[in-house]
Amino acid sequence: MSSPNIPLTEGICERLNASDKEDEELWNTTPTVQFLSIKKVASSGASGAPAERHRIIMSDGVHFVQAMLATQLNYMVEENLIGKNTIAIIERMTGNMIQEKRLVVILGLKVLQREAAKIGSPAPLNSPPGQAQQQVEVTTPASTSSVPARAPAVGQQQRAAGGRGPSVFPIEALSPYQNNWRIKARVIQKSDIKTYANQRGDGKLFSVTLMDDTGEIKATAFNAVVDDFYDKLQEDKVYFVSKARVNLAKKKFSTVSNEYELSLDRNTEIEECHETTNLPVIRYNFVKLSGLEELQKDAICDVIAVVKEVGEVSTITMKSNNKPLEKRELTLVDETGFSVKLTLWGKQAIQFNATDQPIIAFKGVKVGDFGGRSLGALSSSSMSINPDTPDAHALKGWFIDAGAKTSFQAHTKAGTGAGGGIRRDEMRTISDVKDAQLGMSDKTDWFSTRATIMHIKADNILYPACPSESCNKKVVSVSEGWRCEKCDMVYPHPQYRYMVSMAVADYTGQAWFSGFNDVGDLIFGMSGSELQELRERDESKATEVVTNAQCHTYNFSCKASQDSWNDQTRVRYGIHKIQPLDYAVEARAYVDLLHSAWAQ
DNA sequence: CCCCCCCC
Repeated sequence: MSSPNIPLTEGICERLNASDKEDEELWNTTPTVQFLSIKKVASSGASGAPAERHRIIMSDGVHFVQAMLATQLNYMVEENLIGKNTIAIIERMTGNMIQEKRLVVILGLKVLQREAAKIGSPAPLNSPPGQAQQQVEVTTPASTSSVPARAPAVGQQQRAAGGRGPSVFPIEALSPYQNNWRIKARVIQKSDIKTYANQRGDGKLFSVTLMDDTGEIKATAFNAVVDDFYDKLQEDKVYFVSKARVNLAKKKFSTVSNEYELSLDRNTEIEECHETTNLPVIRYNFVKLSGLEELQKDAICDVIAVVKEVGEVSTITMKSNNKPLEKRELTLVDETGFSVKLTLWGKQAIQFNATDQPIIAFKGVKVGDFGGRSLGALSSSSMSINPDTPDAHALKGWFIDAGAKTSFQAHTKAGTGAGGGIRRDEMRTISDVKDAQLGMSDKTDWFSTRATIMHIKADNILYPACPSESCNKKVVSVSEGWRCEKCDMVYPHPQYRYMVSMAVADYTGQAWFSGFNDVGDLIFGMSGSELQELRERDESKATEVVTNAQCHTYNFSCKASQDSWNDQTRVRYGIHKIQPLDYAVEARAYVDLLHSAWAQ
């Protein structure tokens, strides 16, 4: 039992309980607390997919209060990074008054201890005496400081509706069941005006992404409303927005993380916010350039990097409609030593004019796989040049000190090169590989598959190879030792290397794969020379090693190519890379699949 | 009410 010596922040629950929205000093503290429970909260009966929210009871060892986890931290619950009795520093939080109740939202946290013993006997605040001890595990009673995730009470008058009162509504709490709200949000992205023509008629539209400290939401205006608001709404400015319709978002078409989106109509009121404090700041969740290979193709991510090179604008012809489209490629680098190309399209390409290697932060760019890994801006991506943030200054410092002189590594092609993972998006079943006739054309096809080794051809898995660096040619036994034709040398001993032929199967079929030395090293757990030595010393032990390598499942990256032998043409599947399964990664991939647009 | 995000 690890009894923690981490002190919780004394009195923080009492302070939160008594706080008001304007208590900036309080909202800027970073208290250490213990989570007594984390509970999933269903949204209030929406007809569509409910927003998943988590309510956390947090304790300072004496009292507890209730808080909501901002949805961008949901992954911490999903990946089990936090749970009951976790001790954490709340790095960022905010409080809002909704319907006269206080809503504490946790925006950022750092885990100090995932599992700890419960500290003290925390009691609720303002609750009838005598109940304190039992209530820790259950939903906090209504008499405490908190409110449900989605404040209900349609028809109940909202104080915020009129003047510039303290009660600005958090974006996270918007729902169709809410009227009389008013948000204070920054426009982090504004689209061009788009015109369309379809069976339902024609029209025009534009959209913005609005953001506050609790979340983001997309807002769209159509037709006449475009004229009302297109010029008024400007990127990076902050506005009060009210009286827009809240609709269920069509998640398939949106990268904005919200269950809902706004439709701006003729009744919508938008007023620029001229306040100078307490303004929402754009939030990023940066991925290092080295980390891009961990992401799937088509994933949306945020990056911060140095613009090493700016390409010229060029024009491509779209395949779909033969129309021309401008593009510009930026070469981004960061302190991980990786570089990646990012493509801007259309107006974004033409208007880009930053020179002299600025720092650039992108929110919501799409991961591609051209040349290993690439990035593409979407119309919904936002970009900030030389942002005044610690991240940006650190990166600038690094670039001036060392980065400018560094040579950078590009992401190499799928599955190739050092550290390259096996790409999930190209995973195929064995019957699919055969049905698609991979390798049956003149070119080489690449694929990845997850399969189990059913059988290994035990004969000829080893050959005596030239021991000189990266020669690997077969050597022949001569009277003085082992002769390599290529190197024209005779060596006292060969280095034994693997050449393995194996039958693999998945739930759809089976195939023969062949692999070289690195494959043998991995599946047998010893080098070729070690296995050869074992074979000479104890033949049955060596056989056992081979037998034990069977019935294990791996992720394979393979090349399928044609091979002619004895006048017969057949397809050979060469193992390019083999990886033991990481069950956490596999499980997460399935979770992602379930959450993907494909599964909805 | 759009829903494309493109090319090598």
